[in-house]
Amino acid sequence: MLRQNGLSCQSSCEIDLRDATKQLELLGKVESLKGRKRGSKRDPEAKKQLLIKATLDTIADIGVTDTTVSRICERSGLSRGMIHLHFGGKDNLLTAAAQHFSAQYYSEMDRMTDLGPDASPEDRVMAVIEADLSEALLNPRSTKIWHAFRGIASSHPGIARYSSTQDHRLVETLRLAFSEIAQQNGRDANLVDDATSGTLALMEGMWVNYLTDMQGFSRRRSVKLIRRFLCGLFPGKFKL
Amino acid sequence: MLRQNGLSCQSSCEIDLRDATKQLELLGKVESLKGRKRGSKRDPEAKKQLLIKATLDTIADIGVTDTTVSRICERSGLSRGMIHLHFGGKDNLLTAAAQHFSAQYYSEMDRMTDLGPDASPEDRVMAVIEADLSEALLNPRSTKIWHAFRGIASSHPGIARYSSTQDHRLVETLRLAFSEIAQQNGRDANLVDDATSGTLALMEGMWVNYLTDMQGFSRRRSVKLIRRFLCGLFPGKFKL
DNA sequence: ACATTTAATGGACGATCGTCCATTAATGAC
DNA sequence: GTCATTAATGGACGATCGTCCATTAAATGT
Repeated sequence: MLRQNGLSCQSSCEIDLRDATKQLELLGKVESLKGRKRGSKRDPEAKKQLLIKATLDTIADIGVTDTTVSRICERSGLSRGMIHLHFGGKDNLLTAAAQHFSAQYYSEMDRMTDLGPDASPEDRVMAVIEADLSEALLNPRSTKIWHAFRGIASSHPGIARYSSTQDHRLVETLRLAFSEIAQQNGRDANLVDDATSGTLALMEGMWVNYLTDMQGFSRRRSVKLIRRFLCGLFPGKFKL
Repeated sequence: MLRQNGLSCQSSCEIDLRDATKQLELLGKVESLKGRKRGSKRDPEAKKQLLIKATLDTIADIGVTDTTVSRICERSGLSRGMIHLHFGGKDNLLTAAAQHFSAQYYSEMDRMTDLGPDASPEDRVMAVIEADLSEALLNPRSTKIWHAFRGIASSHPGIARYSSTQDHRLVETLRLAFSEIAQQNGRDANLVDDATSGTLALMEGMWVNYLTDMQGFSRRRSVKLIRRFLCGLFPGKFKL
């Protein structure tokens, strides 16, 4: 499936590459580089990405326990030697997959919370919550992968680094927003910290709820639940 | 596994029954049961418990991925054939271990939340929270095991049944308490549900925080954080 | 005392694990 | 076109996996 898609793209790009080198020299060089990255039949970086993708898919499908080198290679359509060649071993591939997954989460989170510069702090907080609970970030595949990685994190230091929601930027985004809200009417020094850490904890809990019972889960109700808690924390704010 | 358990139980009961008919009828039955359980050198049930204990310890130590039959037997001091003999295979042992772990959690939770019959609903809620975050329930061993099981739950149906905090009794305990609090001054139909589910979610999040950063974790602050959220949800209640 | 039943052992078994490498195929340089 | 370089293959390798069973040991029944 993915393999077919990749192959057809590769062959067409190869033709473009030859045409370009025939006509121009300097430009052709640059283009061939770009073309190489995209479509050439020999593209190590693309293969690495393909292996990472296959690893994550396999974990989501059959769990980390049954995710073996053979299974990953079978799914990616690549030979068994590729993992050792590109990553030096299964462990490094798993770590790279965790890193990729984490980066993808935050990338999508950034994209969805890019409000204007004059957005209210309440809106910014709610944007983070709604993004975290959106189908783009919270879906069967991502929850399974996420909890699978966390489950083995404590015995796999390389993965532990990427199995925490406590990404610095995200924490600071929330803390800054809560700080703006609190300075108007707050006095407790821990209010901002508690709101930040509590919001993250509530989102974690919602992910667990989703994993445990996908049928009965409601994104709308989950968002409203967190908003209700925040409304209690900051009276007058976060009103529906 | 269950079948074997049933068989051994049957035979022992049969034996006890015959002894009892020889000497005394009712009392003999009880005594021979107790004596066999405690002192006999051949005690299948004790071996089963020993294997479950060793399984949980191994998971906490080196993670589910590296928890093999050999490793479990090595730790328990028993021979490699015992797992197949007593549980019929590794999978059943893992499931039994998850069940045991879950039962132990709720047993301890019950013990710590057994307040008098005239305890206020607020006190009952806080008792649950404080128990959940106490060292008896929240410690390095239990967090590692808990998240390890949850990580493989989605690809291991037998374990999934025991990897949810949403134990019925615990949920009902909280819901009842929140219901009593809310009926005095609440009108929103979802308030009780949100308080219940939000409290569980916050506790989940605290467990994740503990797993992620045991050094920086503070039980006291975590309890206060949740209390603060509940105080916001039920103004006037849960005051420090 | 002996016979019977059950607990427990530990090695055999095939399958599969992850790693590594000799080989082949494709590419870039001249 | 030829050569050097690099990507990619797929099988060999020893280790270890989980399962199973012939055997031994212990407890029970007669």
